Amino acid sequence: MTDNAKQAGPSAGDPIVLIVDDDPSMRRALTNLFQSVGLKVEAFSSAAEIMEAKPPAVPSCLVLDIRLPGSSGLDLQADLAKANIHTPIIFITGHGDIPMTVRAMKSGAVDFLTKPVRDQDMLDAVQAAIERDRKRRDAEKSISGVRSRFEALTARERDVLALVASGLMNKQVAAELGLAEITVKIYRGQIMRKMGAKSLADLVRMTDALGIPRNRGHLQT
Amino acid sequence: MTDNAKQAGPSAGDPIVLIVDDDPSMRRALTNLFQSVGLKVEAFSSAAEIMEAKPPAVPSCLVLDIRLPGSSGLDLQADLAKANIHTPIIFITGHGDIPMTVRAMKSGAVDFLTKPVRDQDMLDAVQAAIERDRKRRDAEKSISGVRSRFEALTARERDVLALVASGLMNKQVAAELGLAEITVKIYRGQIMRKMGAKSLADLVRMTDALGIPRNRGHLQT
DNA sequence: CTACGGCACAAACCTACGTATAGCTCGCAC
DNA sequence: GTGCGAGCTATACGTAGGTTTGTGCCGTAG
Repeated sequence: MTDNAKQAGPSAGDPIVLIVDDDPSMRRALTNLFQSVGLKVEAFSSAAEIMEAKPPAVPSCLVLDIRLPGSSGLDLQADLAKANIHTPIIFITGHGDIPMTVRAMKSGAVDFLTKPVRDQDMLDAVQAAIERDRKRRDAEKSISGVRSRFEALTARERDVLALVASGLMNKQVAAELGLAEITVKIYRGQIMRKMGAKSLADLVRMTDALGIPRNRGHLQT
Repeated sequence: MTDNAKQAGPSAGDPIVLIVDDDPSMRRALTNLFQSVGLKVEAFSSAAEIMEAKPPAVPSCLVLDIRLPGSSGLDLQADLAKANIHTPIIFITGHGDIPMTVRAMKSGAVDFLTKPVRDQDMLDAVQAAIERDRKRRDAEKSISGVRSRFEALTARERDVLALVASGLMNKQVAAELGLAEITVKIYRGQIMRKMGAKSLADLVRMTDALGIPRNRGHLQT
């Protein structure tokens, strides 16, 4: 442990709260609230503004007024989803209705708070949202290495991988692909090395995490 | 195909909609609506009433007025969750508010409709809910067989299974458990037979589906 | 043209896996 | 006590998995 920066100020790995609200006093109030519990904050006044900013690289969440100049909060939510940005969203609203709430929640919002928002409710929601994002990022990171190694495989190696991970024996893989068994063995060894799998069990779990389809070997009832 | 009952009336495998509403006219209207599209229906007038009925064995969903005599719809939702009944729930409400909606959706409700409910909205929601329940049941069924076979393993077989599925070689499993390698081999064979696994890949997927913890062999970044 | 990488195969060799047959102890139910 | 199943091991044998070394073809980038 050479690292003793434990109670230090904001640094690179800290979570951040992104606020989007067109009301300056609201932005200020929320900013103060989050900073009072040691959270980093970045505030925007419109949907367009935040779409131009680069997605945060740390656990984060969005606090979003549902009524925004130009596009609504729901539109922004949809745009972010389309852009493959999955930062958890907390909506706040002064005059929202139930269909709007349902739509937001169905689209994955973590919470939907009504004005006036109680500070503690907001902090709880942000806490839960950031925790969710942290988990999502952890999961994402743990397969990104696997994915990049998979991309480095040649076409033939991928063919072999799919069948091996399906549970076929080398000779069966060979028959399926019209190869000699020895060739499959050699590819198989290369796959294990390139993927960094220390066992077949590893390899199977990697392929499942990558969503590679199986040709055989289903779980039967 | 000895089965030609294709366009016949309601039978055992058909989905069913469960209605809970204290208003008889509402029950009647919903019942008619669902029956008009060929869905089976069962109506209840209170939460207590449906809790006494046995959970349906076919894909189903609940249509629930949020305001019920005695306990509210949200309480019923919580009670069902506690009883490990995961039938999807669609709420209807005449005078719900947003916090109530959020709570219901966070607890897993599929939809939350406001009166007056448009027929098409209700049918769409029920359709989606039943589809979700069907998928959940399919997934449940596909692992229930695996689980019961796992229960049939002896204690030692389970020990071996955990380590084998972690990717350890027979000799390593043996060392870990203080056994001879040959013993592990024999257990391993018995495990494959008892679990109905045709390959190690099968076995690995079964253990993952069962949530059996791994002792070694993590995916590295 | 040459070098390189992907693809494919072979012989030889070693390790790991898996089964059959057989035998042992222990605890428990009848 | 007898029988039974779980647990454990051994010898022996056959199959599957995996590496090394070496060969050759093909297409393409330099």
